[in-house]
Amino acid sequence: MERKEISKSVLKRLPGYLAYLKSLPEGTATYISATALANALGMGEVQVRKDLAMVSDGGRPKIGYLRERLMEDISQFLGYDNTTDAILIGAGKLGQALMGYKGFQEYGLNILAAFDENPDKENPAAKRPVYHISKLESYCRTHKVLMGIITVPGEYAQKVCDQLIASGIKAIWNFAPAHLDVPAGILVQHENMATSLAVLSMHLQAQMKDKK
Amino acid sequence: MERKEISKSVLKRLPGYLAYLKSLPEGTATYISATALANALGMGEVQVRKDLAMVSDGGRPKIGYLRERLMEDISQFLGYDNTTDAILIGAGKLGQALMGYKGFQEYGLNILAAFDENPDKENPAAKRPVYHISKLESYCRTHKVLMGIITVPGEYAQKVCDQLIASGIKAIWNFAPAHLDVPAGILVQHENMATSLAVLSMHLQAQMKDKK
DNA sequence: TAGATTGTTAATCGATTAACAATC
DNA sequence: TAGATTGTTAATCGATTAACAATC
Repeated sequence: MERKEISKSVLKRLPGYLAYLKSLPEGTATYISATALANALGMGEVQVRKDLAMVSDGGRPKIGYLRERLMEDISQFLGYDNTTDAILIGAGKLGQALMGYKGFQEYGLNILAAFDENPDKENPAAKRPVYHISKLESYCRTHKVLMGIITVPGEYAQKVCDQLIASGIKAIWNFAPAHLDVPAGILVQHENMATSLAVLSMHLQAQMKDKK
Repeated sequence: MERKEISKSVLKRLPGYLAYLKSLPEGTATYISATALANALGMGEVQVRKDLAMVSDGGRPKIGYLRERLMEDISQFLGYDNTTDAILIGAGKLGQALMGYKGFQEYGLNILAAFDENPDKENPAAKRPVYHISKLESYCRTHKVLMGIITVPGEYAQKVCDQLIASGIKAIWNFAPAHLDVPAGILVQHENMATSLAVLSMHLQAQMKDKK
């Protein structure tokens, strides 16, 4: 496979393919066609084929793609093989939910620790250590952490964000409902609940209108 | 404003404008220009203007948009005024985090209750009732609930989804890492952690490569 | 071979950006 | 008025889809 520049749209669809492939039962045929994938996921087959072409050495006409191999290729492409260490700021309910979510390991994400203003107050059942926010920078430096997850209330998000950047963080996953100002070279991925909700309520509004 | 068909891309940006407008301190000037908004959010000013034109009666040249009015227009357009009732399936950590998240009220979302296989086992501190999953359909019918939120492990997601549809649900917010098959007319909004993570790790991979 | 499936090249579609006229 | 800002019309860009040739 020639490594071309990959577009964000393609990148966002890849995890979906992988998840579906993984969900197939053990006994499934060794090969899977783009057509089959497309049908299962309700997508166009040309699009699936083009996407797969970005990450795979290619399938075989009439047969399809070697399933195991395809899963490996996507995993590798997405960097699920080499784990990424991350730290999390804000050990509230959402923060704990994320820390406790086992699925992240599959994606190569490893949440090392959490930081909070009140580390003691939080649930002591947490599997990962919760430190005071003042320890943030030294921890990130010594553990060479590059990814930070923000799960604090919106009003503290920018402050926390600045602290993360000062600690050498290069990628930020933001769950706080707030826009973050960052210098160039830092990527912010906004997990935007409000956005999803907007799409959903618009659909419901349209439904209601149709009923009338 | 003439109500034109709105594209999903525009729709997704609207909550961002609203959030920023709300975040402005009380004393701020009564008018705000698209230029100012664009700069604050790091967007193109033409795009902002076009987006606002979809929801607003229009700003005044040289002056901008009446701030209060603009906020109202966006809120109304997004349906944040009339609350939407929803129920949630899966009262685990994530489910509880969502139930406890006050921000949703601002978005007009009201999570009435949660359903789970083991309603008793869960945190009794929950503000909302947690019922056994068998109560789902009758509850949805009597309360005329149209939106369901799925926060169960991936392997149960499709089953839960089918139950929701059988209960009259029209819009599904899916936090489970699983593809859902639904009939036409039902909207599934997939809150895709894996997708966001893919974008983030790709950024980090690119960073590492640059360093070398 | 015949036919299913792949991968590529061209056409379409939609969304973003640029240029410009209108307005207060 | 002059200039900032709006809204619109045209140009560009990117992504999706369609058509087709290649392959096993």
